[in-house]
Amino acid sequence: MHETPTTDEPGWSERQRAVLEVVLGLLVEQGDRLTMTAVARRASCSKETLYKWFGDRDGLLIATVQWQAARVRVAPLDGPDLDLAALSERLEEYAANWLTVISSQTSIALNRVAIGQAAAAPALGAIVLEHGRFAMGRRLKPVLEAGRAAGLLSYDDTEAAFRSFFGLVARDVQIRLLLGEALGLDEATIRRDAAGAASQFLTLYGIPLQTAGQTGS
Amino acid sequence: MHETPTTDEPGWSERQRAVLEVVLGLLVEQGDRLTMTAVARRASCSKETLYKWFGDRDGLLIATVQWQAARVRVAPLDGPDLDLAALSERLEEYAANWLTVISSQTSIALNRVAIGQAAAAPALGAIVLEHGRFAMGRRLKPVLEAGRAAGLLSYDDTEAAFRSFFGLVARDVQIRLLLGEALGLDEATIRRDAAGAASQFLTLYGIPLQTAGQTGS
DNA sequence: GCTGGTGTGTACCGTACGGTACGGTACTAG
DNA sequence: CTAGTACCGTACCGTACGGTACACACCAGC
Repeated sequence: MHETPTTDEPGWSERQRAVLEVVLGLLVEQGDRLTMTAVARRASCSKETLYKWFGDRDGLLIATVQWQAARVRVAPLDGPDLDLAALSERLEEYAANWLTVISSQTSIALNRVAIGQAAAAPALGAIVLEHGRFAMGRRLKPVLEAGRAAGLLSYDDTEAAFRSFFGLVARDVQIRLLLGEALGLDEATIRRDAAGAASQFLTLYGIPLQTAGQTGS
Repeated sequence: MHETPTTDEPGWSERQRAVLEVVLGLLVEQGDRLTMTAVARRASCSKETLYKWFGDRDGLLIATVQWQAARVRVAPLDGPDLDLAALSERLEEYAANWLTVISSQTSIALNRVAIGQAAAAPALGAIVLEHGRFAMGRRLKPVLEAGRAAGLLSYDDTEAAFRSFFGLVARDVQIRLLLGEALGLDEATIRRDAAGAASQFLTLYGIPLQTAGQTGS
């Protein structure tokens, strides 16, 4: 609905990044009810500057989402190790990382605002999807394919295998968090759930030499 | 934030139900940007009547969610059949039913508005959660426990087993739909995905006589 | 000093929307 | 016929918010 010519630019200035940080904090605190006035006040800048930099309110939100997405680069983690233990370890690490991300306050806030506006302004949702679920797929697939190449995994469709992994990891966690349930996910729970998900995934897609592990509680 | 004394009342009049139907339609069309004026206009009633019946805007939304939740009662489906084929069939049916529900326009719209308001007004989210994910758990758990009692399933924690089933069925479908992706789920795809999820669940939690089915693509 | 550019703070405008008030209409009861 | 009730349609009020305009401060470069 606007030019927002600077939105594609990945490099924001120091001051601008500070503003985006403020937006993120406000988003976490108040959801999508943040106002331009509130942003300007807390960031100690003028509304006129906000509009000059980001075009309009949508541009500001999009810039915030993109900037946040750009800085949560997790470790690349794709390597040619072909040990079953190493594969299992990688999967568990990915699972734990993903659970940590989706249970973070910033992820919850960003997903909420993107979903809330998905009907009217799908741009935000597309960006969140791209830097969330699809980015995770792109990062995990090489691991799965390496596992298959090493004879540790057996499947036809990498995408389908990834989606199963996704389901085993996320289960009902994200939807419950987004809907406002306060299920406290501490480090130990995440670690345990991640291990369970990795184990289950190997049960489903691993080559059946001897069964790796049975379902944890 | 309001009394809304009539909200708990499960029985709405014919006219009131027509109004709720209008709200639902507007929610599907416009997301949470529906206005009381728009509701009144399309429902051919006065705003004053809306406020008289439902208290305020939140009351109207809550009434809509509750009314919609109350009428999507799926078949009970809990019976003492203990055949493996019957159990598998039940699981598949549940999975297909669930996928159909979460991919429906009404479910997407309702979840979106509940999530969008979850930060400010958690009531809606709690209701959606209660009549969605938790209702599904209550309906499926007897089936799982019957399967375990019949020696067809093996697990310790029914809740954990259900959450795995939930993950295998839903995977990334719901979050992608909520974020605005238009992944067309036709009847055949749902049926196939449901069968795959049921098969995978049995692989994970079934008694290992002979392996039931391998992962479909 | 002067000038231009960048940014702050604030006043302001237009509008959209939640909520209320009020007049008018149809129907029922007595 | 009158009174009461329930509702429709609409005008209205207050406010919140997106977006703009303007006055002032600071800081170059010259």
